Amino acid sequence: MSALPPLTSIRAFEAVARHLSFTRAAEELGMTQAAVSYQIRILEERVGAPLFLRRPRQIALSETGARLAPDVTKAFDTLRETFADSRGLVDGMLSISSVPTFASHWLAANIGLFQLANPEIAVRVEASPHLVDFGTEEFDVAIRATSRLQDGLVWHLLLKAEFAPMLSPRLVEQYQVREPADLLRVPQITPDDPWLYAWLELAGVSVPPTPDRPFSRLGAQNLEAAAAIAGRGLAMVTPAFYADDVASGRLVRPFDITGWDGHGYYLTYPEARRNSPKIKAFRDWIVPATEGLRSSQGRSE
Amino acid sequence: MSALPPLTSIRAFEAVARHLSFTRAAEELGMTQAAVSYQIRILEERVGAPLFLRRPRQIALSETGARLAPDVTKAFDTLRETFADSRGLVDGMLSISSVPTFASHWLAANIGLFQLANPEIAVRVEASPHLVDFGTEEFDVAIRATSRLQDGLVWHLLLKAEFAPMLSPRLVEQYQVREPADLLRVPQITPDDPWLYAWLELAGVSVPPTPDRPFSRLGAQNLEAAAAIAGRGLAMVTPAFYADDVASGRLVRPFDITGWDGHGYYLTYPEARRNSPKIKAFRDWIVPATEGLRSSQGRSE
DNA sequence: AGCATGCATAAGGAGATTTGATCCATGTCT
DNA sequence: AGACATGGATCAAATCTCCTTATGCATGCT
Repeated sequence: MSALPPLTSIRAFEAVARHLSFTRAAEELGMTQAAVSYQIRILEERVGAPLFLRRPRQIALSETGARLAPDVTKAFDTLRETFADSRGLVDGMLSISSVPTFASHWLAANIGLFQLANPEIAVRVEASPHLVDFGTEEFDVAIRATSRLQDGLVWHLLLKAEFAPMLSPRLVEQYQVREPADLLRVPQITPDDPWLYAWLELAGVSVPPTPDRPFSRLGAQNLEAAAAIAGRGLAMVTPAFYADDVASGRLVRPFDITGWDGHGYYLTYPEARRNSPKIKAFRDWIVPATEGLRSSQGRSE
Repeated sequence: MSALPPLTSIRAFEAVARHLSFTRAAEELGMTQAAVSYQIRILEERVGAPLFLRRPRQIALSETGARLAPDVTKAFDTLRETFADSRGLVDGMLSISSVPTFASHWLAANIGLFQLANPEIAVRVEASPHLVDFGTEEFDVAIRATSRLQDGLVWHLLLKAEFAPMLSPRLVEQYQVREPADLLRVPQITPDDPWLYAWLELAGVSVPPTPDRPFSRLGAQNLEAAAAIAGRGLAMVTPAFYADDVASGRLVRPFDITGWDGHGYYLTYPEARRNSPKIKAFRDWIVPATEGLRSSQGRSE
């Protein structure tokens, strides 16, 4: 592998060869004529022969220079084109990894607005409970449900992972749900759901001591909610995601009381990429767009 | 003209992409792994996306990296090939500009030995009295007759531009040339030749005051000598160049006295190119090869 | 478990690169 | 012709990139 001459000097040569002028090359490269002169001298010493013939008011390529120039320009054209394209590739595709709950209950319905506002950005959403590692996987941003904000990443709270009991209208009727304590009579979709006990306590209902096992349904409320709609029991879910179902009557939220255990749905991405245009565009769209979710603490109407 | 990312970082990327290893790329580039890591980081920030996926014991190209790598490698291959070839082009052809006298009387006869010793170097000799300007014309070295050693160039004395009277055997006979003063009776090829008067003075002959006009036959003794051989008169020439003619009897050098006015035949080339292999080779050949010309001060036998 | 491999990071410094001022030669304009 | 404009070369000084050393961290192998 033969060592190349200093690349800076090659770039200078390429520009000078195209312009046949040190001064104009310097302008293009954003440096002074003196610097170009220096770089050409470096390269001439490395190559071992003059690259230009210094004529009074102009320069000409020497035999050696003429031999080198076309190929060098070709190489630089390739590089310029390649990196120009990369900008399109990089800026033109936004890759989002989202927890399934958020993906299906909010993103799917709203992402169209982002695409409308940013038609030049293609969007790829991957819904997975898996916590992406930006170093290992190729995602630009992620939407995660968590309470621990990892260092090195930027975090924007989109929505608190609040929870409230919900069930089908039929069950409300069947079990005569009038006050929080009544819920204990309703079959639970997830038995011994810690969220339920936490919520009951908040509602002033004394509950049997719970196993207090680690637990999180964050990002996987879909099945829970689907079962509740089907009338199979009581589900603890995040109200904001089911405003539609409540509005349409498929689901009933019998009490305005809302529990919260500190978890939240966050938009996150590597600090280093904070200024990437597409990430900026997405952040500047989704944070205001979820504003409503954050402020409506009580029942969504 | 879109500005390219730092070329150093592109080169690092190219090497890493080929090796799929920071460490091995660093070895190839002759730097440390830390430096490569730094360069890749730079480029990733510029491109706006990771170029490699950091997996436990190895790295993989990201989508972006994979898109860039082939073209970047192509560009660098072009550059490597181009500059590798240039070495051949540059080192393989030695361009000599020589004053005609030296070219025809010494170089023509001896350059074959140089080519024998350096078969990989093609030689082009241009005989011209014109003093080349290395900045404007494409010559590697020049052989000039001068007394003023210009700055910025390296000068090697090959031969002092001495002079002595010579004439054909017939004229020696005809004019009864026995001692220096006798030469005044012989027709001069160049009338009032300053070299003749200088030489006569040196030989102890008082001469009429000379016009003392600027004069130099340096590098154009050919015609002078040819006329002398043809018997048309007395010529002042550099003995070293006509040893053959004297030996063969075509020309007679009647006196051992040698004049010198400070001029010399020099090999010269730009200081900056002092280390060019072919120039080095030529210098290392011609300086010893002309050793004999310099040391034999008197008549050549 | 302990070691080897491979990349990331921080601080510091050496060196390359750039600049700014100036010089020089030549062509052009009045 | 003389003054000016153009284009490159040169030098010293300031700058800033780039590299190295040292170290940390995660992972896979023995």
